[in-house]
Amino acid sequence: MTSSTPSSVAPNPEGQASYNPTDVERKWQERWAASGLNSPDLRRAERAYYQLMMFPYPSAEGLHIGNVFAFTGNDIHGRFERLKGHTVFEPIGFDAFGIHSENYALKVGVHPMQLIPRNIENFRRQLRRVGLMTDWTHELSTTDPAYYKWTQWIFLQLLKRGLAYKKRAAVNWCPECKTVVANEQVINGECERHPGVKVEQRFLEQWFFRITAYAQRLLEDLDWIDWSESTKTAQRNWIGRSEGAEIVFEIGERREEKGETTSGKEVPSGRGGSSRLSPLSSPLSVFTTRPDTIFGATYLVLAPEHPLVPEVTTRERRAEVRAYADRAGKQDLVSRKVTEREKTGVFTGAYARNPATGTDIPIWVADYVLMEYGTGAIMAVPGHDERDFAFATAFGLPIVRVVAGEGQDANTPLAEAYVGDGRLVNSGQFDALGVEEGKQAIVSWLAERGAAKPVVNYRLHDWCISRQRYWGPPIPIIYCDACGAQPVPEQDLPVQLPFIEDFRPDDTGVSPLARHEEWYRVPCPKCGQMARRETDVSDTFLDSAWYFLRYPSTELDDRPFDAEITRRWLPVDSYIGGNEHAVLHLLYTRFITMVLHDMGLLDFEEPFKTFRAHGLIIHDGAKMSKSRGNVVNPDMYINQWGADAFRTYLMFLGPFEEGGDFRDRGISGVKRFLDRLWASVGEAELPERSEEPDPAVMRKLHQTIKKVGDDIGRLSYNTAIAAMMEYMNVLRAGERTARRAEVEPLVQLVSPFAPHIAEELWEQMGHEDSIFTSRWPEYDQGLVAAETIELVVQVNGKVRARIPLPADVGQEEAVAAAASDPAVAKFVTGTPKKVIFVPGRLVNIVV
RNA sequence: GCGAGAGUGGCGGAAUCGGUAGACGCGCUGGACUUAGGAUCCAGUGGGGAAACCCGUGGGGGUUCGAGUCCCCCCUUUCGCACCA
Repeated sequence: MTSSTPSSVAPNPEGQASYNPTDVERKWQERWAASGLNSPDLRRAERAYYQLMMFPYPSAEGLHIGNVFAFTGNDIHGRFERLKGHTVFEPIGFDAFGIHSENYALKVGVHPMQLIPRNIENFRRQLRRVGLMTDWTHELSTTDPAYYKWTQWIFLQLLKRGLAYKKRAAVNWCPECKTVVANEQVINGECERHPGVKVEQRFLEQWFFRITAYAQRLLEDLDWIDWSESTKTAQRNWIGRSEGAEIVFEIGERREEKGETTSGKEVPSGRGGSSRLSPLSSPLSVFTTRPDTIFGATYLVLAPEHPLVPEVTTRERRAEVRAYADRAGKQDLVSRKVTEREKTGVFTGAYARNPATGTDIPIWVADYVLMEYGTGAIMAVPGHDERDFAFATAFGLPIVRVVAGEGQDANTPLAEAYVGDGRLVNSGQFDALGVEEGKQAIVSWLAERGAAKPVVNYRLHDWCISRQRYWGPPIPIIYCDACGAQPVPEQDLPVQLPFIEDFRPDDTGVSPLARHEEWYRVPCPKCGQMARRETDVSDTFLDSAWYFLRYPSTELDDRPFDAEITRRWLPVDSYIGGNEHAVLHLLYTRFITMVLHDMGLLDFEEPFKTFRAHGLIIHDGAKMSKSRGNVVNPDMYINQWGADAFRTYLMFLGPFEEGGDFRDRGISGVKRFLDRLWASVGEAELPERSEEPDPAVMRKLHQTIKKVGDDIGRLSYNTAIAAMMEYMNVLRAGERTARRAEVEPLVQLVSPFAPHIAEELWEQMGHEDSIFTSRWPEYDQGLVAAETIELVVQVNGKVRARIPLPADVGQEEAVAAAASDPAVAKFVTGTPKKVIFVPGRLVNIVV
């Protein structure tokens, strides 16, 4: 046992001015590891508390200061909960699959199977130095076959439940990278890594998860889960629920050209019965959130990819429409959606009958309508939609006002789209209704004739999980000519990712695994005929969607997670991470949890009881970046100042949930504080100093205990540290030296922030067990309340005096004391008009 | 454009319920100790003014006995999302 080995740490008599963090920190890190202090017995633990931090991607650059900041904030909360009596589980792992690692491996020419273990080892070394309360016996990596076996298993469960399906979908294709690139990697239509190279659109067969089936539940639970409000808002926006209606339009070719509606500014009469439509296709459905404006719908627009486009287009217009659709199809997916782009489009030659007005309105094809939202078709109301207005203006289509706002009427000209509230006009029997009443009335009116129904739409799309890449878990599917797509039997999992030298993607649009026949040729699990494995791998976000379930059960290889352990430890009590994952990771995790819940494998459907987003660290007022040369290397600071000072400074430089500015000079103040703590304990331990504590100091101590505890609870670490510093200033005011009873609880308060020095001082004070097996000090409510106050005296709201008085002074007494103060009396002439008394705080005399 | 934040001394930041603006720290000034100081300790430190006092939380209005905090308008800025009908 380490306690019997001679300590390399110098003793602390005479209150040495400073201590050597290197020795202290090494000593305690070794001791924690040897004693298993941070590895709770997960099967038996009482008062279980799961303290989770988003696991890092193990980059080659090593631990980023942002990681240290986040991990430290997480650790402080975990250590605090432990001192409050919980058994805390604080695991760690590595999110090591994905395009990030793969691209880096390609760049340096090292195989990811060699690179990743190296990076992870470096991360481990750096993380250990930070002094986290990590349970290293439950470490995991998403690249471990023992882990991704269960990632593949989850895929199969979704498949079984009809929540995984395959379809052709558009992707961004960089001809230079010879691979699919994410939307985020497309800049101005060009590849991020190949400026000047236009990204193209390609269509590939891809696997999807039906997350949209859970859209409503994902939205509703946001009302009760205890998460950062900013994160919940981001999720609500991402899910993007809109209520509206689907409206059906009869479509056809025009036979008679009376009552022209496509030229001039004339208002459609609403009685356009003179023309006749000969049907070209089945009726067309559009989605709108503004059914109230249907009397102003003067044309229809289809997305270029809409399946009815060929049917709808008349023979004369066919060539032009096809050319337009082809051009739109080639464009990359990002620049297609730039708002400022000029509107383009082409007339199909066909017309639709407006079910409200009976008028025939032209059908256009334009790329400002997106196939992936709603029905891929819209009714255009240029009078009340900015995009439709711009389009109608560009192509000379009629613009009709059907909503009149304050001070407007049916004839007020429209210089731009009016999107505000108001009353319906030019809308037949619905005139004078408000916008909201109008929506309801018009939808029910149309619904009677089968022309409309209320519909809810979501912006959320199904989750595409296919990646035509190498560095991920192979999707466990086998394609057989006879039997079709077959799931890999569960007992055959994992489908191991093979080691291949040529993991670089090429321009075939399929994964590098598709070049390895020896790997993908396998017998069909159903009929035994030779068949072919799926060569795509799954998205990294699937790896990270369930890792928190695995941590407590890492030693099991026959199931993803143990039911009993899971009941004891989950859902996660406290989850902390960056807001860059506000939507994707955090939404996918919730989705997978709900699915597992519906399968009866989990008794909760929300994975994280509380989630708090931490802030970002900048350096000397600027974002850290390699090109700026201001990237902070944690090793350097830990070498120079010690992990304790580094941790404490990171938590001191700003509010944890907002981040802050790292300035090198700032650390010295925190280091000085720890040195003063060290000196105080040394002095207090001298025999001649073990006097009775000072009651005034004890009062301050109890106030500090309360404040620090409250602050840690709401992650207000910077103010907790400030409070401890303030107490230190009282403790050592003037030439004063601290007494033992005054300083011992302070060591406990400091321990979540600076665990090593706290352990060392705790030991010096004669304790044999770790400080983290002790209990957080209780504060005395009677001492917390101030005995005397400085009553603020205002005259007309201006501070004129501060008078020391007992805290419980009554109004009469307080006012009398105030009035007799010369500085106050000077401003009070005659009888006051009014006197405000706030007990324990102030008196305001109004004259 | 839409959504969510932020704007307070020379700097990082406090002010939890509408009640002392500037806690705590950095930096700076002066002093003590010292062969020495980039160590330690003590005192001071929003601006103006000799003082009494006056002014001060991005700008302008308002509510209130009282506003950094609440309401309206505007400016700047960070981060998301971006033709979602």
